[in-house]
Amino acid sequence: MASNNAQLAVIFQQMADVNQVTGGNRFKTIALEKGARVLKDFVKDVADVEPQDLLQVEGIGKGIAQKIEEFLRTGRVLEHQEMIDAVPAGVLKMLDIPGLGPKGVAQLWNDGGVESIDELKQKIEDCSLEGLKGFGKKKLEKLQQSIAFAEKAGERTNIGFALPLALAIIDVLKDLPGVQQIDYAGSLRRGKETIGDIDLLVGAKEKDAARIMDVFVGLEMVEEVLGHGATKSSIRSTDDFRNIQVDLRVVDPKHYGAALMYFTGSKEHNVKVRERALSMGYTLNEYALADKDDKTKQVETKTEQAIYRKLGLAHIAPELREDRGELALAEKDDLPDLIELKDIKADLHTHTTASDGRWSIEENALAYAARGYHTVAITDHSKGQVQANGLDDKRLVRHIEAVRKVAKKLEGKITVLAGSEVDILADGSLDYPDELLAELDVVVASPHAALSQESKKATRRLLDAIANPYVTMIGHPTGRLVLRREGLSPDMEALCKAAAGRGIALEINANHWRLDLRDTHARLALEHGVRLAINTDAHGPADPDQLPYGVLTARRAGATKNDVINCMTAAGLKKWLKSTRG
DNA sequence: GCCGTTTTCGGCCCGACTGTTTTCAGTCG
Repeated sequence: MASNNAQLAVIFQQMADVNQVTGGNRFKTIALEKGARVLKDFVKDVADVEPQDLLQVEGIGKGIAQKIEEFLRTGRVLEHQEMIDAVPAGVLKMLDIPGLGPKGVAQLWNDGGVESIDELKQKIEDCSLEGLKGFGKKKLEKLQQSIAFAEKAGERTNIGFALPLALAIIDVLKDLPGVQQIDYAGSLRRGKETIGDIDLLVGAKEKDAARIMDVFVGLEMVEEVLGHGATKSSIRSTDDFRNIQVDLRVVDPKHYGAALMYFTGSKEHNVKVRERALSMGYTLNEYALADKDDKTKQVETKTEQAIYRKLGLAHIAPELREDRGELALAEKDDLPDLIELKDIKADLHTHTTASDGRWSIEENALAYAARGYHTVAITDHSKGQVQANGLDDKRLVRHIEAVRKVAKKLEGKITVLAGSEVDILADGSLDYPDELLAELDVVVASPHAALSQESKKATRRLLDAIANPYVTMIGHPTGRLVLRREGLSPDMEALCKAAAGRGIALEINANHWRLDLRDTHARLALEHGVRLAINTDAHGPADPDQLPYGVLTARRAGATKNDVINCMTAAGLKKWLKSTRG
């Protein structure tokens, strides 16, 4: 069951959506969205907060506080239910189509009679929307493309939604009697950025399996039971958990290693491993590595390590099991010693209330100090990000002073660096003059607008940014959003070469919507000797928790801690930052 | 709906881009 905070966040977001489409006061929309965000980030359960203290929280006023109170008392918010009853769910879904906003959705619904994305597709195809005000030929073509892109993304979901669900389920199942081992397998274990369904594996004796299955299908986050058998059950999670399919398999502990290997995949990796097994006189399936001619002679079954070892291979981390040359490296015992979460000691891309963040400089820095980091860089938006309250030149000067002041105060606790996430404008120029950039310790240059630029232009644009002598790294270089926006497609090879030449870093933005660089790009960067940065782009207290997704992406790229500037010592990082300034 | 008051209602962010509406509205960031 989702927490009160999470449920209320969904409620307020839905109210904001309905308010938009029905043409309600747009500031009410903003307030509701803010309320939803605040609740999502809120560290305490609202049920444990005194009503008068709730009102002290920024973004929560009388109206929202009242609804929270109503929800805690009755389990629902009446106004919310009335609102969602007034608008078909399919209409709200259309808000997800890039390029289509509330006005367009309302127009399509009211004057075009469109009530879902499917109907929209249909009506574009049979031209029955011709003459609809605001929807000319080009606009409709663009919408068609947006829809097609979203569809190609299919039923997959971000790792940022799948991993918390998997962990929540494991947290319940792991303590059941008879559960000896439990893991998530599949693409989730391999750390892919999107997940089709979640595969859970439990090691338990046959006599305990039925009870484990019963608990699984009866979990609070279950919306629908798709199957309920002796060794395999499937469920679909509730809306709060994104309707993700979760499969649970129970295997005898003695076969756990073989099963985990089998269900972790990838399929391509498994094929290569099985081929190798065959060539060595073995056969490999989900139960065992066995003698090829007599399958009852099981050689190894219990652990992945033992199976790999028997095949003359070093243990291959799940993130590398994509048939990208990992077997050859494992054979030579030449696999990279992959970076781990605990190696990260600095975050070099974070925001504060100076632009669009939700915490002050000091709150931000103290949170990172509490995590044991030695350094954090404050990198608020530049003036081009007007919607994000980006800082103009004068405000930046004052902001730098404010950061320096906090840095001084926290000396000895954590190093606080003054930085900026400066916009790379469409023409490749930066949003601040060089004289100003020179005042900063860290310059994260990122593209935010004009993200459908053609490839050549995008390459030129990013190369120009890399060439700027004050740039420390390129932030989320393509601007893609996982399953939502394609972003720029620059010549990554050219960018990597240029970044290597300048000795600056390319960022893996760890936010699960971005993961940009993506794994393949990061791999390319490493091949060119480019240092990576893994930053969370944190805007508030919950955001540093996005870090695992960035680290998983780096691991998939084969990165070691030596490849990532966030793993350097404080002194090493200082020296490296200096080196980027020639 | 939130906030901050010159306490009880007015302000709440705005520039670039795109497509289309020939003078601007919608969307994005």
